[in-house]
Amino acid sequence: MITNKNCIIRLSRYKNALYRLQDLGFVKVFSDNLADAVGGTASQVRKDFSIFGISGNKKGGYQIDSLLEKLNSILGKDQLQKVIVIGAGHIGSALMRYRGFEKEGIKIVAGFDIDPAKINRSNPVPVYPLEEARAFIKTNQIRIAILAVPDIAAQQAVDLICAAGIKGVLNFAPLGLKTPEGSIVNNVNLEIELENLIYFVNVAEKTR
Amino acid sequence: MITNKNCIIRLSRYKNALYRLQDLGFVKVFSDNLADAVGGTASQVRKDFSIFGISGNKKGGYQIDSLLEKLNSILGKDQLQKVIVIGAGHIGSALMRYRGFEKEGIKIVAGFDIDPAKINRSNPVPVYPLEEARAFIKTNQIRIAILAVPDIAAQQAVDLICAAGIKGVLNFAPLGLKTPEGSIVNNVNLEIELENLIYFVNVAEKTR
DNA sequence: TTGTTATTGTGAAAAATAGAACAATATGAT
DNA sequence: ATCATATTGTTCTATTTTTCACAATAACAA
Repeated sequence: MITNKNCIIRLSRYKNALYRLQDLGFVKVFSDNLADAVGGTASQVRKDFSIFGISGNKKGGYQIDSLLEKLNSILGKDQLQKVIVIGAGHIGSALMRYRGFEKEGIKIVAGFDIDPAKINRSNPVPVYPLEEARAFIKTNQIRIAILAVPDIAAQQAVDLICAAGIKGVLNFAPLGLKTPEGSIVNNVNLEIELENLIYFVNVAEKTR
Repeated sequence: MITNKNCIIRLSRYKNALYRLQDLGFVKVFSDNLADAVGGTASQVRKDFSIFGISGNKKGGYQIDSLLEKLNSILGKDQLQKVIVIGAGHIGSALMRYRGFEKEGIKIVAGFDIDPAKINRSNPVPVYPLEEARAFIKTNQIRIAILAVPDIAAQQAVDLICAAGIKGVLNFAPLGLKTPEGSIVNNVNLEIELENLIYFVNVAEKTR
């Protein structure tokens, strides 16, 4: 079983690069093309594919369309993924307005907030009171949630949604969350990403 | 020289956890407290510290305040970091309004967009035409930029800002960017993060 | 048909990262 | 003052991840 997050992220990158190549009219691709496109090595591309039993043609590379089919299937993109957003502040509402998810087969179906002023049941993506989240998750069998609430509210919110059936949380709150066995958290922390960038920029500057 | 991104990210997490502990009134901390707080192991905490020459007291743990000083210094948080945002769409403007960076010593000083309708020189974070970016970066010696433009515009925008002196880019566009030697890109790709989450949720579901 | 070449697929080697183990030692108890 | 204990710092070990290297082979040319 594959537990290597970076490997799966690379699969997503390959997939995205393949769509761009396809748009440019390409029909087949070689491992070194993909390596260039995502910034890796050709043997890593082949190794990644080999892990998932994806094979190409000796001297012929890979057919882009069938490769995309396989990657999409691995990545669960053969069915629409319904996602909810907890927290309708700046980040949460930007995410609800963001159109980029649609073309990836990801649909934000609702938002939830504790603040009555944020509720709006007739938005393109409706925003409901947080206390309705539990029922919504169960009724619609939602498995994935984006958490965009202030840090002080984050653990409580996660407890609530995981108890209701959420299995995966994309966490924007800047702190680690405890989840019950069987639920997964991926953290997106912009402050930390920036700090990281600053660190490596500083290091590069010093060692130059 | 440290090239381990995960290690630096852990330092940021330790730092954040330490502030929370400090707020709760704690004065000292042990490696296993920090491990719990960020979800790692105690020996990794100590190993991380040892890499940077941070030492505590046998049986006494670490003084939170001096530990924070050291981490903040390593992470470059002893000076205000000025950052610009390229692209004033949904994500870009949410970032400009986002208050969370301030308490981290990160200040978004300006935004830039190619669309005249987005320009607003009197915003709290002013938005200027993209063609003014070059001069702004040079004049204000900006080193870090957040890139939040449509993918089709991303490579061109990066070329522009790197030529003007940007050394680190936090890239929200969903594709890999080529940068000149000496500049660094960190990618934040929400679609990929969600895909990743979906993959691991699916795997967990299948193997259960 | 035969030979040449380009490219895959994979096993083995290397490098990077994480974890376990434990000696050293500061602290507090008696 | 001595002992017992808790915790660090670090070395050694294990695991994970990446890279290398090359045999296998499909495509193409002569």
